[in-house]
Amino acid sequence: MKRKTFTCGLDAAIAVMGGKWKALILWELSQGPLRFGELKRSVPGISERMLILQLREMQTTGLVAREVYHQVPPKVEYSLTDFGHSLISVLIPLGKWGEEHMEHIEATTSA
Amino acid sequence: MKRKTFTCGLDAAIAVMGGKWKALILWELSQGPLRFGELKRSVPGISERMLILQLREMQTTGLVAREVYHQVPPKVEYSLTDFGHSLISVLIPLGKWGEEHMEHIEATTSA
DNA sequence: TTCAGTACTGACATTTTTGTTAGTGGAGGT
DNA sequence: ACCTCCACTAACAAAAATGTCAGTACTGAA
Repeated sequence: MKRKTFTCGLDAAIAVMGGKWKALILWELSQGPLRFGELKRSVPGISERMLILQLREMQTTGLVAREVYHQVPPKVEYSLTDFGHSLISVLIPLGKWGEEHMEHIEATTSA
Repeated sequence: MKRKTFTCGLDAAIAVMGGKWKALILWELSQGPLRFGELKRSVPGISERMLILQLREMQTTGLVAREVYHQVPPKVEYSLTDFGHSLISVLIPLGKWGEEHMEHIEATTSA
């Protein structure tokens, strides 16, 4: 996440959705808006810190929208923007590919 | 690259093609087989070490095949396997998405 | 009155990834 | 004789990503 110029579109796409958590978060949000705590529970293993960092980055790239409801148990809802939806639509085939080959991938990636 | 279980297909796919270089290498190889030195020149900025590390990982996951020609300037050719081609076919839409939004991505990803 | 839940933030530590530099050994060019 | 290319490898260093833990201010429930 430190370049300004990309050598190809894949490069740019990965800059936006690469890393350990972003795709997972996008995936959850593609099912509908979620508040912070819900999102945390639906992405198993993520820490609050990581979740916020990733959400912040995705806000600045415009993939995710954040809406605050001024209530007294505070409520903040995250959702995909149109831009986010456009990304998810091309990520779905990749996700299917991963599912189809998951056994093989589990067996061959690292120890 | 240190898990055995994935929460979804995207997760698995990213385990296989995530990181700074793999997608770029896959992209180059999708145009046809290349030898080590050619690959190095066509992926600008990659170091020899990184190139080999990534190639090795992609060999063990079965995306890339390595063929050695026992000649006297040694010649080693890398190519995509069928598995690799199946991955590239779902990565192409992602690459197109990245191209279409590249300006926006360049403008919004980090300093 | 203590505890859980709300959505975070900051300091710090560790892990993972990436990069740098130097070196292998043989052959061909100048 | 010297340099380059070939495809690597090893030791080490730096940078980036991720994780851990504590704490914020408020409210309602036990």
